[in-house]
Amino acid sequence: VSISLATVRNVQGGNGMTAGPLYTVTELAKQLGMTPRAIRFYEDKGLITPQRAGTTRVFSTRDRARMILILRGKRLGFSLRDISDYLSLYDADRTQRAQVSLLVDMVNERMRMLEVQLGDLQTTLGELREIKKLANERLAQAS
Amino acid sequence: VSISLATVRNVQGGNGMTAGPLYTVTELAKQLGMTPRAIRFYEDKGLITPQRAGTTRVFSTRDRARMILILRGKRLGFSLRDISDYLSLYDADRTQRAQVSLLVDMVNERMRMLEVQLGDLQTTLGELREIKKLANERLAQAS
DNA sequence: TTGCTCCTCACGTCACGTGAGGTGGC
DNA sequence: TTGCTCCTCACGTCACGTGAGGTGGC
Repeated sequence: VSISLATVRNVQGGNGMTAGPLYTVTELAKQLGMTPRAIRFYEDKGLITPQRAGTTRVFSTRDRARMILILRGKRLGFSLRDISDYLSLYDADRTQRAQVSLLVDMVNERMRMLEVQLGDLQTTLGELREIKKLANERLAQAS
Repeated sequence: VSISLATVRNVQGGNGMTAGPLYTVTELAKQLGMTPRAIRFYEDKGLITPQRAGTTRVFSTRDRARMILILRGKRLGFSLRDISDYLSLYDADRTQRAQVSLLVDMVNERMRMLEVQLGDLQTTLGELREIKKLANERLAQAS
């Protein structure tokens, strides 16, 4: 039984049950500026569960939206586990109250960490400037 | 043949060839605020090569100084490979000219990366503040 | 038959943490 | 004999990158 993606796309256009375009891993990856490997990895971690056409992954617009959310979380520096916890609350609660509440907690903690990082980074930059100065003096002296 | 560290320490005090105190992995680790595992790992990567008393590692003050240099590099965000490259130049050149020159290059590149990181970090903090605002509004609205 | 895409292992990367299982000296 | 320290594997962590080897549809 061979079920090509083309076949799926056609069936899809025909029955009207699930609307919108469909994508393969590579297509979706290219669109979102990531690698197919990363998408497969996220699936392995349970972050997204695309349908299958035989063995080939088929992504809907819903999947696409979810991937964008995942990427947003990553950009903000959250771990895949954090993102996974957050996303799994979406299906649980109708009002999304728990989800929004978790989001606030996560964001607060992340901000605290980033403030610390910012301080460290400034300190490090200062030290590097000093080292550079000393090294340059030494090079000038030796010549 | 059993060669205890105590034995080594005594011999050491006696012949005068190599001066200064000696340390075991755990002692050195405690002194420098790191884990013995980390030290063993660095040895595995060729960053330090302590002597051995049988199978037990024996660290000299020279080794200790080298470990402090390694830790300094780490604090400044350099990879172990970078640090290794830098340290290996010490034995090569008498004038240390190549070493200091490499240091300047490394520091410059690191500073460039940190400037970028600093910008990203500010952007991220801004986005997080916005998300937090929206989420809090939503929570207030729902109640 | 050739190309192109998709798939599943599975090892490699980076800097260690964390047991497991065993040895030596007081 | 009990404790304490030291040692060597070797798997686990985190987020993928990178082949290897194979399949399906035009």
